[in-house]
Amino acid sequence: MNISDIAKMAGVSPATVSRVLNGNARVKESTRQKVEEIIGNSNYSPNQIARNLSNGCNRNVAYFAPDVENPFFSKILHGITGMANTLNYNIFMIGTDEDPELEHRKLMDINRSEFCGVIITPVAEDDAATAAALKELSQSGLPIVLIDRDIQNGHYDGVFSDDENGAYEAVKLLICEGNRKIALISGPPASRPGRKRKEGYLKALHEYGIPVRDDYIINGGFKEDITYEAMKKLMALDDPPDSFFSSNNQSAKGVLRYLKENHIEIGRDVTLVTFDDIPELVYAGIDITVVDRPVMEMGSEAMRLLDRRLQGRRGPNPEKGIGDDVIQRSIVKTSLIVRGSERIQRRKAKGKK
Amino acid sequence: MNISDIAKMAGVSPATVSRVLNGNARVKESTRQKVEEIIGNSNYSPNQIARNLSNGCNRNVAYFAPDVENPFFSKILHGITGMANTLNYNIFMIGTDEDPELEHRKLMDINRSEFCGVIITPVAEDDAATAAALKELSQSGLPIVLIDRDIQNGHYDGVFSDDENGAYEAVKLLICEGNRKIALISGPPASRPGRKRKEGYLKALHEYGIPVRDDYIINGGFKEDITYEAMKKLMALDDPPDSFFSSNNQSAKGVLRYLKENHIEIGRDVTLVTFDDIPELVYAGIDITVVDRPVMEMGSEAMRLLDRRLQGRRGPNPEKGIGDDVIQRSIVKTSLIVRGSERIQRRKAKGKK
DNA sequence: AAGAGGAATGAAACCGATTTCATAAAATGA
DNA sequence: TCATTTTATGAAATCGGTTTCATTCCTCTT
Repeated sequence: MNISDIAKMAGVSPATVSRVLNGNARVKESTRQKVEEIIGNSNYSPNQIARNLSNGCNRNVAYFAPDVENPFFSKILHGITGMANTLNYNIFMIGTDEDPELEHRKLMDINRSEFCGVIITPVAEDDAATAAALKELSQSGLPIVLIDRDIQNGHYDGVFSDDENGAYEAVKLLICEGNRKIALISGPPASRPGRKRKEGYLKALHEYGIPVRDDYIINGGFKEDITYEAMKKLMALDDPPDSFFSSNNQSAKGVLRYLKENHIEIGRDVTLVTFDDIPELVYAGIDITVVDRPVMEMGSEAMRLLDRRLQGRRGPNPEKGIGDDVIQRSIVKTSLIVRGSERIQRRKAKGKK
Repeated sequence: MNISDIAKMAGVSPATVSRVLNGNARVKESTRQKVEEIIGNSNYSPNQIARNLSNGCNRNVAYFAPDVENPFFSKILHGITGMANTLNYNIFMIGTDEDPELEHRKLMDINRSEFCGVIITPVAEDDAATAAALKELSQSGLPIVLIDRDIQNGHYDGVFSDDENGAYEAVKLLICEGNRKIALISGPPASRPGRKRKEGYLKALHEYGIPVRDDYIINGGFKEDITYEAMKKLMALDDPPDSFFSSNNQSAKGVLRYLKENHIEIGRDVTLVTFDDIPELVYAGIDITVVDRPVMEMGSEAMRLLDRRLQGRRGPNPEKGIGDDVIQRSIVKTSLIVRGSERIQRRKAKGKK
């Protein structure tokens, strides 16, 4: 069942049916009704592939996420698909499993004809292959939108969070609560969030005149297991820290596991604040003070940016689109959810240390 | 840059270029090399849309998930995308937000021309609209693969888990540990997992001659907040239960939150076993005995089933495909991860921690 | 050397839409 | 009423591939 079948049944030409389908052209009211009736009675639906070919465009967006199972990216995905739903895009999901090589390969597979845009959280900020692939896609006319992580020398639209300030506020809170021996479980240095959060940590220390100890700064790689190992090193120091700022949710899990296994108690022995909320812990009765951000919103905003960019491309549409001479960067604000893990409960604790 | 450009540059016809691109046809070695060289030097890549149109097929699969943020579905998604990657399919993600109406609408949007198959965990098993939409898609030739939840009167391929036995083993364990007042936080009755898990619970009680108390069976709807409210009712009974079997991970969160807020301690006051693991709780030092299953595997298996079905469609290919006279149903086994929450620690009660 | 058979290739139809352009029909104006 | 403009519609080109079918070109027999 195709457009000519309908045309025949309605006694008109395919062109006329096409015009009816697309609503815009000028068709006599009586003809329109006849055609619409025929279509209504049939189970015809236009072949989207043929349309895409003819129009030279589509509404398919590829979304690259490094870790499909990380709740952070689930929320992003939720935001993206929600907005895609209202803006009428299709989201194709590509999990890169934190593997730069896989990411690069899948990026090379992206076919301009099949997709109209790419939303990506790159595995690594400094991966030359990925950077080159993105550049090529971009130059061929495919808009790119970054989420959370940046790309070196790439000037793409993107949605980020106010990482530095978020970290700064968190560490400031730790300081204000009297903590001095504050360790930083940092993220990968070659990633925007890793770098910025470290800067926030440093800024807070400087502001309060607390000397920075290099041995208190250790890379947790945004990973649970790496952080777990990092914790071992930290706690083996002659003068170990008693307060921790963890750079993301996975790191926090590593910290928690280490503390748990070594019977170190938050609020009694140490304090902890982390970037990114871990809602499950609340059910577990573990109240961790966290730097939260509107993650789902980051996803929907990315989709919105992409849409604006595409609107701009489809033709100069000053109201809706945006020109290629402007780069869109949205920064979402972080907020501190204070739950008490930043404070040592000296009075209530019976065994003090 | 299209196939005719390449053809011109190589001094051959588009047909020949096409044959080279598709590898299969008989082309003289020297011609093949010439064409391949030209293509290699250009940045040409075939228009996938045009190919799809011409071939009348594509490799796009739509995946419908009711709750994008639920770790269970994240794992499924991970499994699907992983296998899609190796089998060369694109996964188009649709979140239905547990909304039957949205689900139905998006199903109606699925265009036979744009997709070659659907993988879905339907919101409700007994939703007439969704059932009708699936039937229509299926009859129009689109293969459907169900995951975890079933559809009434729909005979589709699917991947499920051994829900009844999983629940049975869990409740049996509770019984063996001496628990007698065992409550069931059930799932929606109109869902296969909800139903089967309840059957497992009943089977265990019957087997051990424990009378079934209707007031101990309450619907948590596979949701955290509903379960939380359900817990209030349960604990308000004259003779409240002291042992809980929760039907899924979200329910377990509801139970945990209630217990936490009311200072009821697992292992001291009550026992708890749940369907589906919640890895985060381990980091929190909460050790819950759970019915686990290879969730990621369920996703990849669904993708595999779909592929086999499509292979069968593309032509009778006895080795790889499967005929339409066979329905494929894969049941993954559950396994009990025993962590101690099923046992009241009478002796050690005060001694430890 | 001629005919047969097979391999290599191109012309053209096709997939199912959209869109331009030309034309027929209707509406308008003088 | 006739010329002019406007509106409605269809024929045909197009998007970028694949595939059938016919043709040409070899190679091999006899």
